[in-house]
Amino acid sequence: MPHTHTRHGSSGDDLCSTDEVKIFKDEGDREDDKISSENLLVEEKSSLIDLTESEEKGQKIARPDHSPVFNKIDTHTHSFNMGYLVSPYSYANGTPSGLPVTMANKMGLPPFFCHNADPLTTPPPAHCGIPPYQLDPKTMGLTRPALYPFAGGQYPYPMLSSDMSQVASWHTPSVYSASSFRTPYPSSLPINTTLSSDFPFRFSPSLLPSVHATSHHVLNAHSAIVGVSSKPDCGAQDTTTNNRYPRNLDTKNSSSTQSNDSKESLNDKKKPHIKKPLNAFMLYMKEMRAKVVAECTLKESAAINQILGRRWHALGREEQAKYYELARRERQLHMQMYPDWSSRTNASRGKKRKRKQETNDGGNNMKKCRARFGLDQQNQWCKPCSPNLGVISSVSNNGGSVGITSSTAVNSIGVGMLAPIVSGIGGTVMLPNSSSSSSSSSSTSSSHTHVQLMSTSNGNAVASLNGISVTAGGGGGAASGCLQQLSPQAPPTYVNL
DNA sequence: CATCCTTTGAAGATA
DNA sequence: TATCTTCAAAGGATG
Repeated sequence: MPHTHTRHGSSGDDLCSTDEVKIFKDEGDREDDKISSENLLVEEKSSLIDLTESEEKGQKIARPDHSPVFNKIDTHTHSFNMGYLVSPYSYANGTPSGLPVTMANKMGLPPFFCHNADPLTTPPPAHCGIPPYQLDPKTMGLTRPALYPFAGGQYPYPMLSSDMSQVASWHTPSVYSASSFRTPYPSSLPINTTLSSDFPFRFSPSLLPSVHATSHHVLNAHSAIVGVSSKPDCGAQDTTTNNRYPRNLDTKNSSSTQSNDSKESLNDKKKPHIKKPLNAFMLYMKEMRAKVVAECTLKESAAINQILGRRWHALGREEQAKYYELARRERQLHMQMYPDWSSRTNASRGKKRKRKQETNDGGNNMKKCRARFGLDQQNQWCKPCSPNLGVISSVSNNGGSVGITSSTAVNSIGVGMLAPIVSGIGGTVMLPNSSSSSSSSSSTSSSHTHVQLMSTSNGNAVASLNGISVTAGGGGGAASGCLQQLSPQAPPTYVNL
């Protein structure tokens, strides 16, 4: 699509925004009970949602649970929580922008758009977990001017060499302060079912099934039913109820009563579009967008959404639980109102069929990243890297940080390709094999190399690649990968850590 | 005017 | 089963 190609192609700087490290927990590696992150780990979220989910299941709702945060990972809470090994969310240097002061200065960055500096002092999005994160370069105006401060093609990281001492020092614990980690969730989080009444609920109380007694305040908001206009949200809402899910829409009847295909197709066109229920994050965005917009000078939603993504990760567990609960109710209500509806219905509408996966043009976005390396959409980190990357040359453990470098890890501006950060030793770092570099379209995990991160009894860090281990002495600590593409021309690949 | 961008999560489709 | 894809919201930007 012209849009994407022109933007991505010309800029060439498909530097994925700083992404996150996905660490695969090593089952057998039952470290101590060091729960390292204050962030919402996957299992934490799982426990967070367990209550509401089980409730949902208990309601005979047969829909399979695909939620990555629901009941998926819940069994190894006491081994290490490898979700966010290092909190990407705290910046001890206090730089308002979340960038190191030096970098911010270098880049001529203001403390950023938000006067209260909140967005960038709050956590980066899940995929932007590594260091001095920034808003996505594209959103930041690599191809679009002005609105977003980062200069095109500039990688807002401190210059790195492959020298791990530098790398390690970059990721000093002071930057990713363990002390600032969120405390782990309690095993059972009380879900507050009495949600704030000013939350932008989308259901009218009158439309709520009686079983949802607690949903009496679920109201107001947006109709899930929209017309077929190009701007479905505008003017297509049920103005009488202002509900997203007006009950008077009987999709079953509307389709079954049609006697022939033409009528059906016509009916389909007239049939109001039933939107998907909003997920937790969407609900959060809906509530917080105005606030962020008011606080910031930004207007573009893409940038706002990046900020909201960070705030989302910065949310406390209770806060997130609130939105998960809301989302669960939305789904429940949606299912009750439109038992025959499925997301497939909307998917087949064709209208937004557009976003066909672009070719491997180095497009830079998380969806590609996830798609390519199978990152699911939970809080798993993925990172941009060079397609030529694949050789781990060293691992270091300096002052609590574990670092891994790659021999090929130097890009055109001399930045070390693989910057470390992985807190809590253990787990697996997955890197693309060097062989994958020649295959521009490698798409499966078969082309990956697993790097084991381990700790020894004396506190050393060990990275093991293809049976070859590299040990670094020192304390335990944090490390993670930050892979940067080899050159602006090289299509980035993404690494699942 | 249609689509992109950008985020996370949900869910269906596909391999 | 794992992975991939699309769509939810939002509104300025872009072709």
